[in-house]
Amino acid sequence: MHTATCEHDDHDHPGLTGQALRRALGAAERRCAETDQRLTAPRRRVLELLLEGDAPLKAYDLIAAFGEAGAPAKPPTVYRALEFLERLGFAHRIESLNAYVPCRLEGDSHQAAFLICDCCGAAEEFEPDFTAQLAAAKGAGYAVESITLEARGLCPACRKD
Amino acid sequence: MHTATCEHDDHDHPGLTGQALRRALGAAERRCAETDQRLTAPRRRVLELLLEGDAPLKAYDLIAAFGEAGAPAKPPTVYRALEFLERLGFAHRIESLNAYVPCRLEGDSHQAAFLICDCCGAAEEFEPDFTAQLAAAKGAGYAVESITLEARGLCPACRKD
DNA sequence: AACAGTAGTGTTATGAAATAACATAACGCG
DNA sequence: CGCGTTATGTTATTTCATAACACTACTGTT
Repeated sequence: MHTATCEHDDHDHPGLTGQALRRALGAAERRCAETDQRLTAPRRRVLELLLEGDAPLKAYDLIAAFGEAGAPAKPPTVYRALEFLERLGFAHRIESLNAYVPCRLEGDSHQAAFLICDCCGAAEEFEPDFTAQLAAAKGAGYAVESITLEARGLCPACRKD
Repeated sequence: MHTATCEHDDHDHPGLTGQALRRALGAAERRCAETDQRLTAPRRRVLELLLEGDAPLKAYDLIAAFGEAGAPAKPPTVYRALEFLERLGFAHRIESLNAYVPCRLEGDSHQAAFLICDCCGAAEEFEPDFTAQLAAAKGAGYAVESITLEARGLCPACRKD
């Protein structure tokens, strides 16, 4: 695992609150209804935590933050919720970070691409264009189900110091 | 972690032996010499195991296989060797598998792309063309250091059953 | 050759991430 | 209602990775 760690919590990502948070959760609710999926309490709670977060969250951060009065969740509760959220395209796992983010894009496709800052830890999702790679896969005879791309480097803010 | 697991050890990847193995190790030795890097015994041993392997190897597989007479290595020995091999571009970590493969391509660039079969576990490295993604990153103001792409699906052989 | 500095290794212990397995509850429907 | 399916709760364990520190081996200098 890389690290350049020069400490910047500033120049943060959004991290939804209040109105916007409720709207996002509502949208998820609706998308679940459309496909007869159930956004149950633990699933909703984990999604809420991800949406509130301003950076990729580790599973055990979620476990710790899950319960109201300092009562943590048990690991399987959170891992199962994450699995569900990933399956529906509401969240992504960032493999090189062992961490999770809410999906910031439209579409529920099983494609994701991230720019990850080695300095401040921010992870920005961007619209992936996998044309070239899908062509390569096709050439090799592979039937691709999902693609993830993770680019590591320095975000604009961290480049400047 | 996904799985479709329909068991196929057939249609395997190469997995070097004898002549070819020695040639690959020799090449690594030479490339180290060029940059004043030392391919020490544990590093060489881990690279050898990776080259011999016909599929991505887990760190603890390497740990177990490391020693001659069933004597396993200690974790840090192998993890340190892997770190070195990755740094020099001799090996790649496949994040979505928690596993390692020897680099099958020329060039020591910090770019890697894999087609991973969810059925047989094979991982095929292919020449990455990240033009589109690098353009996106540039547009976002990121200074990219390294990129990894992992595509999951079914390999040609597994598609047929 | 003696030395100092750096890079690499050995070893013990511990920490972090994820899952297995099984019991219980809630939902959807004939 | 009663049955199958989906989801949750809970305990325990497994798998993956690193911290910390002592020791050794190479490198270049004088």
